[in-house]
Amino acid sequence: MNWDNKLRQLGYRITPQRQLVLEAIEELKHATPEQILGAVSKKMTGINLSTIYRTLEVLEKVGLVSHSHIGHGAPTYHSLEEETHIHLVCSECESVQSISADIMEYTVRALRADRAFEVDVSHVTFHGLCDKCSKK
Amino acid sequence: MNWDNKLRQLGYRITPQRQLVLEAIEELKHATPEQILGAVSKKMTGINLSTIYRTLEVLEKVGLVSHSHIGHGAPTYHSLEEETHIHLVCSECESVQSISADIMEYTVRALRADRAFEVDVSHVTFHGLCDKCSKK
DNA sequence: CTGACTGCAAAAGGTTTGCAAAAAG
DNA sequence: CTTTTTGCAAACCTTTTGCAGTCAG
Repeated sequence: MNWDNKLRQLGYRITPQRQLVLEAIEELKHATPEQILGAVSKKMTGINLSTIYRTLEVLEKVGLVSHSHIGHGAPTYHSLEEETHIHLVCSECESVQSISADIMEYTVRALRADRAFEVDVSHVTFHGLCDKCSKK
Repeated sequence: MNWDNKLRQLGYRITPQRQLVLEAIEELKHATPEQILGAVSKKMTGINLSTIYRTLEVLEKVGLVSHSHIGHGAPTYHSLEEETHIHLVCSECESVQSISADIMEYTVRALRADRAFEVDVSHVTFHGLCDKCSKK
């Protein structure tokens, strides 16, 4: 299903703001609300940060985007149209890398079997030490 | 090694505030900075929220506590002296459950082998749907 | 038309910082 | 005695909210 129908299906309306936010997320790959505002502002004047927040909430509810907490600060949003991946954040150097969600397969199955818990894999972020920082 | 030596070893000093914050975390199991302030205030008057924050930073640096982002709001801190566990947070009903970190074993090994990335397991939180909410 | 959506401004968290006084080693 | 740590107040950053006007359907 295309993006606008996902919105309509739940009674939401199609607006230029929503379209532009979605495009910005797809273009930026990983973006904070502030960065999205920056990107959207280039194509439309007068858009407000609170609109970004409200839009992200809606887009997340209809399953078009997801967010993860990469740093201590603002969360970053990414499109769900791409292959599901998880984030590896280094606590030392703050670097971020992505890896296929396949690595989570066993864990996901175990949680489903043991607790009937359905993990939202697109939301997963692992913190730890990257290769360079763990050598030290 | 006991808690005070972990601090001294890195050149930090032992203060009543630090001891009380540590005790509060061990007692509360999972607590936000605000909740820790509440607990410590019962035993010592005049303690300030900013002291809690600074103390948590130090305790985390010396490896006595760790935090995870359970909700959208404040992070929750827990002691590292207890058995390592991970958190399962339901996006629907906000419930939180703990489960042994054993479930992560395969993933941890794979990340180590593939990327030389050393996951901080005590920091992991999975979001998703709990058994009750996924039935609906 | 009507209800959903937006911009604006203000409020509400949550966290950090500068500074002088107090306490640890 | 020296250096770290603390309390206090103010600043800061991110997110939420109320409201009136605007726009999508």
